[in-house]
Amino acid sequence: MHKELLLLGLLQSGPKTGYDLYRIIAAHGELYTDLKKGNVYYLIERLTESGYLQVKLEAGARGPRRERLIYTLTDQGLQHFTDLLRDVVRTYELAHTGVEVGMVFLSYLPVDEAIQLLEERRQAIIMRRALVVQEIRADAPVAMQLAQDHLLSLMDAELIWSTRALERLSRESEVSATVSYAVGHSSGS
Amino acid sequence: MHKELLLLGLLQSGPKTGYDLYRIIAAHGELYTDLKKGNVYYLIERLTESGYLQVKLEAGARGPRRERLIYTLTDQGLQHFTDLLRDVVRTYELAHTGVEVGMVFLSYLPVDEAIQLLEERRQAIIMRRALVVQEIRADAPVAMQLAQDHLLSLMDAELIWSTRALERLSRESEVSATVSYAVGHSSGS
DNA sequence: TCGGTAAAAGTCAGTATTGACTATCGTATA
DNA sequence: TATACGATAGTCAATACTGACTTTTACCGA
Repeated sequence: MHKELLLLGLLQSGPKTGYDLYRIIAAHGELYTDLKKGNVYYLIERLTESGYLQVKLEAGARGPRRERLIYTLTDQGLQHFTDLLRDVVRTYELAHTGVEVGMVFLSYLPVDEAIQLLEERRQAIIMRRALVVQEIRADAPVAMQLAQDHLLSLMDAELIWSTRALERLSRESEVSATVSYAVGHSSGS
Repeated sequence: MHKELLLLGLLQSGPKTGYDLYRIIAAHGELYTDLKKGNVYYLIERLTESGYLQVKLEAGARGPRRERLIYTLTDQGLQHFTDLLRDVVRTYELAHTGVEVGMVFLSYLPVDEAIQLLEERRQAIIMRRALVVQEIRADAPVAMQLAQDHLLSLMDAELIWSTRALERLSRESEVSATVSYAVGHSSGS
């Protein structure tokens, strides 16, 4: 749903080709959403069939496939845009990345390896966060800032959680190390 | 990927039917992942074709379709499970729910409505969080606790962010209200 | 003991998404 | 000047996922 919203939203600033849309989204990296080229074309075709977009054939342009298809927002499309916008802002959907599943089965790995893997994860988060921070322009409009703030909030939460998880696991592995130490040296009863 | 992991993981505690798997996942609500029935059947069939599961036809059982298909983890499946488990824990994937897109285009709505919608969102988060908390058993194994903690961390981050966003928008709307007040009463230069 | 409802166990047609492929043009460089 | 390369612009077959449908059985109340 938010993918359609994104496409309609980008078309508010004037007609564009599918490739234009793709490039804009890709250029913003993580900020917007994950939307592959093939999917962009699929979605704008569907939006067109639903009457939300209008296609025109721009003949004799530069570039390959000399005739490019240019998409324009219709009045219906504008209406649909605000409908979707309201829905997206209003409703909260939690996204599952799969760590929860990983945690549930974590005991199938030796504790030391689990700690090692979580540490790798922590590093990955830190690097991803840095990438997002890099892309932030201080002069961005408030709307953009809210979006960036959201992204960073989630990443920070992930970071803090992973730190806490590591602490817990470390305590656990220390305990078991102590136990085996005790067992090893008190030899029986 | 984590969906396959979940299925393989659940099969560690013994052979099960597709429906069993579905029920277990559904019973845990938000905790695991979003996995529809149709998708469960699709995935276990694929896992079977890849040699990770073995099917047996349990004939003459009670229940409808008297012959149920029972799936068992193979040795390859066990290997694949740990491979996936490592991958899932190690790699960080950020999940896009679409709020970012909503925020980017928020200025297309009147500020008052934006505030109203974000407030609805905040309420939705609070209720979802309560649902998750409800399902928490204090006697759950550490692994489960880590998973629950992760979920709650993300929800809390979402909550804090939305509160902050609302504050920002409110300040903004106050400013514009003051401006229109000033304009309304000073009637021209 | 009959009818209605809910749970068990799946199937399947359709939708959404991906990844890999093709083809054209501008341009820098050997 | 030929050519290799990257950006433009898109197509399409394959995969992943959904939602609505079906059938059988158990059980409950009238």
